[in-house]
Amino acid sequence: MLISTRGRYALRVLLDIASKEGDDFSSLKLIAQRQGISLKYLESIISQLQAAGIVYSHRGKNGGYKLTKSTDEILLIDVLLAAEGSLRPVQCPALDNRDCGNDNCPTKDLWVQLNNTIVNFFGDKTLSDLLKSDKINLECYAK
Amino acid sequence: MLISTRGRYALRVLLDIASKEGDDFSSLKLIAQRQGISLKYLESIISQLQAAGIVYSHRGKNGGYKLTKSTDEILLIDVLLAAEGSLRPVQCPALDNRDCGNDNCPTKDLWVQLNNTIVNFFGDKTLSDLLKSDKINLECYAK
DNA sequence: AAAATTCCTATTAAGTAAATAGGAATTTGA
DNA sequence: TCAAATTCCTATTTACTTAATAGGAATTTT
Repeated sequence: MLISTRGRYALRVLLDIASKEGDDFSSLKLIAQRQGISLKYLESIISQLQAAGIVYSHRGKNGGYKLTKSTDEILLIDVLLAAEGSLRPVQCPALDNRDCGNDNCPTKDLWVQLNNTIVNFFGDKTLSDLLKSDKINLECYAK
Repeated sequence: MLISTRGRYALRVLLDIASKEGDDFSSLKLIAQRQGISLKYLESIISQLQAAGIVYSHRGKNGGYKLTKSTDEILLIDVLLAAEGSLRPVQCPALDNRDCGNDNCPTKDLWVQLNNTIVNFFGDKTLSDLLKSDKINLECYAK
């Protein structure tokens, strides 16, 4: 599975924050309740989003999280890389610009191209693209 | 990881068989030795390739495996689906034409498009595409 | 009949993903 | 000032999947 729950949940958290539009910070507790995801798990995920500069936080009462940029400036590739750590689709040293010792490997190019395809797929999409549909239901029913 | 060792090893086995060109069956024992992969593990992988109609076998002494088709007729998508079982990049019911209950999910289209992108990537490539380079070293040095 | 192979079923080992747990630090508002 | 609400930090546990191993049965050739 290329994208695990961390990546999926990260998108849902950000979409949840984005949908709130106000001046207030969105508290994770409420997000967790709305999304039906454990607060503690979300904490560990959003801390990575914060480290990546996608959200910022405010502690204490009335604290929570906000997006650092508008939704059309937040690239999905950045969200997913932050949440997943890596999106490499296959274990091949070439994807990390490392050398496997076989310069004439018949599958190296294939894996590099696949990796590029995936990075490009998420590289030209933003959070706002996910919000464009006129009817949206942020609640996810699938586990 | 979208593609695990099963998928990678499946390709290597098939490329190994393809490179032998003779009338003889390729025995897994020799393939395993050449590729540095456990015989028992390869047995379980190639049995899936056989079930998918990609190779056929002959038992007993001088037995082994052959490709059922020429390399330009063997699609990588079929090899990988056979070896991996599934290539879905994310757990979303829509990828299996199932219903998650949320018709207005903001990420459903994204995942469907990603899935299509991956299927299309492997759907127009064949084993012979991997063998086109003039210099090829079938041995893989990476774990 | 022996050797070499595929075939079948089950089990184990290792690694990763998913979540849980407990409490410290910070901030706000009463 | 203090209690409540929040983020923050570190560690642990649980569940699941991948990867591999094991043993031997069935088949075919020489």
